Amino acid sequence: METLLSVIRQLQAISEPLENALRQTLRRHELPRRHWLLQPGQVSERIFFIEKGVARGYYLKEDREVTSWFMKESDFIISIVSFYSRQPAQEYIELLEDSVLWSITYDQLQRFYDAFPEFNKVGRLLTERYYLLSERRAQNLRMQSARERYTQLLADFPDSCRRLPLKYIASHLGLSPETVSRLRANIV
Amino acid sequence: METLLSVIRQLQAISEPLENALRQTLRRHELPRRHWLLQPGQVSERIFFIEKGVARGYYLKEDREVTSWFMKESDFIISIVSFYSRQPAQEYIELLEDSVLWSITYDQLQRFYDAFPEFNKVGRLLTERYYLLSERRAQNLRMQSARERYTQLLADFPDSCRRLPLKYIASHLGLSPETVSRLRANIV
DNA sequence: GTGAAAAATTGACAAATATCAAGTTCGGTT
DNA sequence: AACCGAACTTGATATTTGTCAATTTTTCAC
Repeated sequence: METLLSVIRQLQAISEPLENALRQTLRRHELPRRHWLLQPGQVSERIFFIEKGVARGYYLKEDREVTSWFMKESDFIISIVSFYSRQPAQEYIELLEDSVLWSITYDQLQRFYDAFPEFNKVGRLLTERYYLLSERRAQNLRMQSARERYTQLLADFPDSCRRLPLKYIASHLGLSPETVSRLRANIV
Repeated sequence: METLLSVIRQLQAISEPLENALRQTLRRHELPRRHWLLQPGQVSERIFFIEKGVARGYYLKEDREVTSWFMKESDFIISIVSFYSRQPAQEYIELLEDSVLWSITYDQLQRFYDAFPEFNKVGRLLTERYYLLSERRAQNLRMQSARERYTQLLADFPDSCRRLPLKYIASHLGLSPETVSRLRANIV
């Protein structure tokens, strides 16, 4: 909880009434590895904050899993499309480790936006931040070699990258598992 | 102007006062090919709507141009990072054809959000839409072969793709110009 | 229009990466 | 602790894509 509040405070000062409302509304989750926060067909109801753990978003393409992103401690987890559009998701969101999360529902979030106008700034800044991350991932795919992409991911996930299953890393980097294995062997 | 208003109306009904305010505020631009809407170091002041024309966003990496996106008629042009963060841009935005654009400044947009609360929905939906497009581009880079990526771009730009300079297409797809030239020759 | 410069094409070859197949290691369950 | 299946590694080979160079085509300024 305190971690989440401090992340929000870095974006926008939190008034006391807002802080109280947040403390009353946020729900804490302890969930095991392999738990799905979202599966295709479900409408994403909650946005999650990761206090502890790692998650990935992925979808199936021709029977293969393709990992769109990883998120780690102090990141937010959201299916942008489903959560905002209120439509059924096409993707999976899966916990890769036993995790502690905090969440708020879509309806609760809208009420926060109405009741605490300054909170809109938080929402907008976070959307922009994740939009930027998405753009950066795309640019990396465009311009960097396999080795550079792998090194970049190591930099983004210094502690947890080694724990991420290799085949998920591979599909995220747009590479075969064999190639990632060889990169890993050459870097050590 | 009417094209822009109809695009907005598809997202959210426009009240008469809002429509009047938009008509008074929006500025029309007729700009030549090769005009830069934004260059590194500048803070992006305006968001543009393309009534006629095509634009691209690109940046330099080790002396090479890398095209992040193309936008065409009925799209919006914005440097997400610079416009929202009010920080100097690192990218270029360039018109690829003689164009007709409509624009509004950052400050004007904020005043619209304040004065016409329903307009926030338009802003949020557009941000989400472009976020989605960005994600889709990234996924295409991850999962599709060179040929599939090229075919996808042809589908996204059915009329204008043939007019886009090949070397820009190549850097956007993460390919060499020679490869795109060969793909083009094989598809016809 | 004409010529110079830029862009696109084509071919030959090199490098990067994928695929397939065979082992090995690892993790989780009993 | 031992087993089973999944995950990972490694090697051999095939395919894709990049690089370099030469040529043709297009573009644009004069």
